[in-house]
Amino acid sequence: MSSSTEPRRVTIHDVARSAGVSRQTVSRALNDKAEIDGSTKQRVLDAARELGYRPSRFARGLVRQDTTTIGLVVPDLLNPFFTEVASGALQAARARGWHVVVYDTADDVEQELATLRVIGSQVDAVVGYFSRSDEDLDRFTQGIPVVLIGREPRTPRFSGISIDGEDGVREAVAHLVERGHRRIGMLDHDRRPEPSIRQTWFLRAAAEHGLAVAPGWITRAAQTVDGGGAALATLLAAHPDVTAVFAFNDVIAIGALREARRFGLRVPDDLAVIGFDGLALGTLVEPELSSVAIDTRALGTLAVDQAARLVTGAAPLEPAELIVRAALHLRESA
Amino acid sequence: MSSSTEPRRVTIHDVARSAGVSRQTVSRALNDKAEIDGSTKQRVLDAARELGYRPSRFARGLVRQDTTTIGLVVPDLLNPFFTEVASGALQAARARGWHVVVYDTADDVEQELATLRVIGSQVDAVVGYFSRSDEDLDRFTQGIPVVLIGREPRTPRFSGISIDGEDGVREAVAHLVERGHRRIGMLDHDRRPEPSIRQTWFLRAAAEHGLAVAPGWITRAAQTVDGGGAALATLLAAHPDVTAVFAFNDVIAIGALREARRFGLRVPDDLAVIGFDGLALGTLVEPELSSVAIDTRALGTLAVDQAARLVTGAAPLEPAELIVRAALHLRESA
DNA sequence: GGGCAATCCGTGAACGTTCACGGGAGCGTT
DNA sequence: AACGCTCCCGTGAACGTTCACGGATTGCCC
Repeated sequence: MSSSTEPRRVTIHDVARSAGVSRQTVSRALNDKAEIDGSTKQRVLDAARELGYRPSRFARGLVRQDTTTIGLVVPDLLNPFFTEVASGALQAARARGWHVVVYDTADDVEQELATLRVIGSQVDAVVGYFSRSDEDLDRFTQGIPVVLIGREPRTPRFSGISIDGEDGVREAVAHLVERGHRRIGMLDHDRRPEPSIRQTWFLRAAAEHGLAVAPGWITRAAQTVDGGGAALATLLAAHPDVTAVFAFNDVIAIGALREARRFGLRVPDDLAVIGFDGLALGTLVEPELSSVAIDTRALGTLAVDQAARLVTGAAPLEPAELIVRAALHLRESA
Repeated sequence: MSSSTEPRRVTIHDVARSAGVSRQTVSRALNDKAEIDGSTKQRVLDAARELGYRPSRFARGLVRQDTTTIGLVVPDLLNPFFTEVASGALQAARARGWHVVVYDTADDVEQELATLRVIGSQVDAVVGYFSRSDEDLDRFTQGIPVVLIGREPRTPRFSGISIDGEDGVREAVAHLVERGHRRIGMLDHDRRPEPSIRQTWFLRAAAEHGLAVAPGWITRAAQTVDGGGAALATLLAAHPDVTAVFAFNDVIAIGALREARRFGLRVPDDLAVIGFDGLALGTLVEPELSSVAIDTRALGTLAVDQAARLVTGAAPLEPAELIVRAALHLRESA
């Protein structure tokens, strides 16, 4: 009502003046410190409330350097995989009393870039998923610690939490072979032109079993449920004799499951499906999804753990400790 | 190697000295400002990189008050409902260039309390879910704007985004009645001793159709898939003649779906199921879940919108604008 | 009544950055 | 030669809080 110009922030000085004490006494009252009389403390608290005072986190952070904040970058929080990773990261951060500011880049290069531009000046370390090159990341992140998840950094500038699913995929293929499957297709992702490492593991395991995998049996899928369904439709249209599919991840696999149902195929009798990731979501679908499972939340916690070491200057985790291994979780779909 | 005591932060002063310029020139170089020669700019940038300098976000935030940060508090990020809300909140914040600090209280009163204690001094506004009383919230949040989601605040101190599902529930009951159902049970939540507002809507709608709902037809369920399954098992064990159930939310409903399948019941023929929330997850299960759907992401965006108005001092949204309405989304399960 | 804790409170300094302002060097114009 | 303009660059101040220190008052004991 009164001030028509600038609202001007209520500072600790205003509270002090209003309560008839000094800044320091106000600080003491607000931070539950000793060396203050009970009655004056109450008087200060009342004055603070009266004036609507709230301390500036910047001024406070400037003088006492205790609060640390990390940035978590995910391409799509609605994707249950990233949700689980985020959940793990939040838990690990909470255990340290750290704060986590989350950025959802919506799978968009521009938004990722925009995030990178601001994140360097907002947090003490960055953790998450990036599509840009190591050089670009280095350019924008202003030298703060960065931990890449699910990706091997090519420069020592960064740490990375990587996934070793080779044994798990081998288990999966072995299981399918044991059940008599000879024509196994794969639904790979479609993000990058080159085949995924998971496809490499798949082909390697197939070769070990003397299985031929025709190029046409491998289809690319967008990383959504619909994408998985569409990819399976494409695959089956061209190669109806395929009896089993291994999917790049569970989201794609679940799409395949749904598509198979719409096709009138019975899973696992007519078509066996195995996913990757081991999402909790896999137990909700019908039939329950078999999957080469990793501890998704561990991806988040490990990343934060490593970030913590880099921030505090402690000895970083060894490369061998930064690997999350996969194992086959057999359920109904295969 | 060299410093064994305190690492002491590299400041803008160090860079200035190393580059042989003043602080201000360093600041100009780093912030892409004018009034600086190209060669000196490069020299400063090199020096900064050499020394591993990175600006203090606190010092910077202190002097230019541009960055705003809000806190988002959810009970469980792994619950897809809260994931969707969070996703909406992140999007709305990004649209404003705001940062979002996410806190997962793990459905625990102690962790919620711990979050409340620190959040007031970390963010400019708070948005999310809380189980504590308005008085407690007021005590801890230091007078900063707070927007409660899915809950009507009892004091004008807070804003709230509320859900009006009465019409939607009425639609759902009408649909069930039309399909010949006369004995409809409900799986309510078990968080609070009193019946949920959704139960009230349900009973009201049932009464409008002249339907009697025996007290035993209403069972409480933990807000997990397993909880929903267990609740349905309890309900059917006591009242096998119930032919349809309305669930407090989709997560519980999906648990019921799964339990029904294990029971050998066919949905919707033997048992019709209708959930609440309209989660994307509902389209992945078999059969697809019918639900009294709300725009879950709008809950998050609306909350952030309102927080933005409260922070900037703009006119807050009217109570009527803070309501998200529900509508029946019919799919396979009913 | 002097000394001595104990208790409470206030003053300068510091945290690290940006803003507002002023000033010097170089060049061209009158 | 004086003036003005452009292009760079530097200096004090300010942002709002806490820390380290010192001082004042009170009460108690010998």
